[in-house]
Amino acid sequence: MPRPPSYDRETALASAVGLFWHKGYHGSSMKQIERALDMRPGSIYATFGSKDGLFSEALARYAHQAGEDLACHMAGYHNVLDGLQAFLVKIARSCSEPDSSTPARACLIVKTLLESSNTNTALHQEAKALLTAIENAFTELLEAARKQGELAPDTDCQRLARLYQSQIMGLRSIAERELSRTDLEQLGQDMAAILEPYRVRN
Amino acid sequence: MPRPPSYDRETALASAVGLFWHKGYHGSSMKQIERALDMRPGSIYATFGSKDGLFSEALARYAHQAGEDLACHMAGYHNVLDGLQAFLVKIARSCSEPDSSTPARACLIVKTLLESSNTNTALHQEAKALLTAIENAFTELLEAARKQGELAPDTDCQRLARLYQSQIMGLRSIAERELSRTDLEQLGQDMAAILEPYRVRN
DNA sequence: GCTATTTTTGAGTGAACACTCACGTTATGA
DNA sequence: TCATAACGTGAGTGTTCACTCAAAAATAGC
Repeated sequence: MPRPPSYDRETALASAVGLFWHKGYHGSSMKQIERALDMRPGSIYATFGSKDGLFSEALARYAHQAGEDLACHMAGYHNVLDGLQAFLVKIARSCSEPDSSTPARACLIVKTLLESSNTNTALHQEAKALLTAIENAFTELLEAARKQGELAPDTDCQRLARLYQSQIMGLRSIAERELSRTDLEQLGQDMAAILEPYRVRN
Repeated sequence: MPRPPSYDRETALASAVGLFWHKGYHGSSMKQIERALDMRPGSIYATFGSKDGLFSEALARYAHQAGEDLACHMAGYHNVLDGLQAFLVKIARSCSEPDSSTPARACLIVKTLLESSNTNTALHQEAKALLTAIENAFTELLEAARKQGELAPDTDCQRLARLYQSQIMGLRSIAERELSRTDLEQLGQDMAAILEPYRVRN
């Protein structure tokens, strides 16, 4: 007997990711959110509780998508280090010019981390946790690489994972300077080269 | 015959840098600014024109200070690459725990760059310009290193400067994850090691 | 002390903020 | 077909936002 919802939660969340990624947390007003989700305030609050709640779910969705993108990319590589190097170059290319599916060059989680520190503890903690999870994903990949003999047996994989993650953070942040496609791609290659000394040659 | 101003513009700007660095642009309300500068709204607007104007001047002051810090640090090193490597480790140490003189781990210019993209064009352009100037400072340092024989004659110094700048951006951004002092210092060392392959050994 | 000039003050401005809720709408089970 | 229960709506809530301006206060030359 109940009336079924006319809005698809996932579709709405995808739109929210797009807006928040483009404009950031403070830069996205409820008016803009209403327009982006094509929902009236009552429906938004009934579905997501608050602007913070919506942002939180959008951020989680974004991170989940990022994890899937990484897994999907790495599936195409038998050699882990090759895959990680190519991933940096791919990121450099993808954030050369933002489009509708990539509304900003910088990472939404990093934008949130910097914007929420000392102003919104809950959001800051969430961003921290998501980045830790991503670091762990990199650590696992690198440990697999170590087991496959791509890395020296005594390699500190978590430490290397942090170095790798900070490369992505730096790459996508500096991309907001709107460097040329060439400059950004060269930077991606230079970052990929950082992994080279860690590689075990045979 | 005129009444002299009772507020020191430089002192006020220094306080503004502190607040904006800590809380960001959107995170700092005029009420908080009034408290931080110990000035009433009328005086603030008479002196700086607008919140944007104040932020703009604070950002410029921050960048100027950063430039002086870099010059001061490099003065202690005859070898440029040694100095740049030590600078990364010094940054890693300084942003382990923020204090009153360092109210945030991440760089204010980067925070501004990410926060203002697609919301405040003027601020975004200013942040971009300041980062470009810093990149140029690094480029000049590296060109000096090349002339001194520390780098290969065919080294693309601007390209290396961008790699170096993105290291600092990544280091100070990932520091907002509140990693341990040890982890952050190790990361600083790993980033310093990135310069090693570029060094000409003799 | 008086005047001229500038600065400081803070209550007050309209606009934008996140958010609410009474009511109209819609689909389903009986 | 009607009753029911969830859903959608948008004008309206109080609050906070950046900002203004008329009046008070304060100095320096005369």
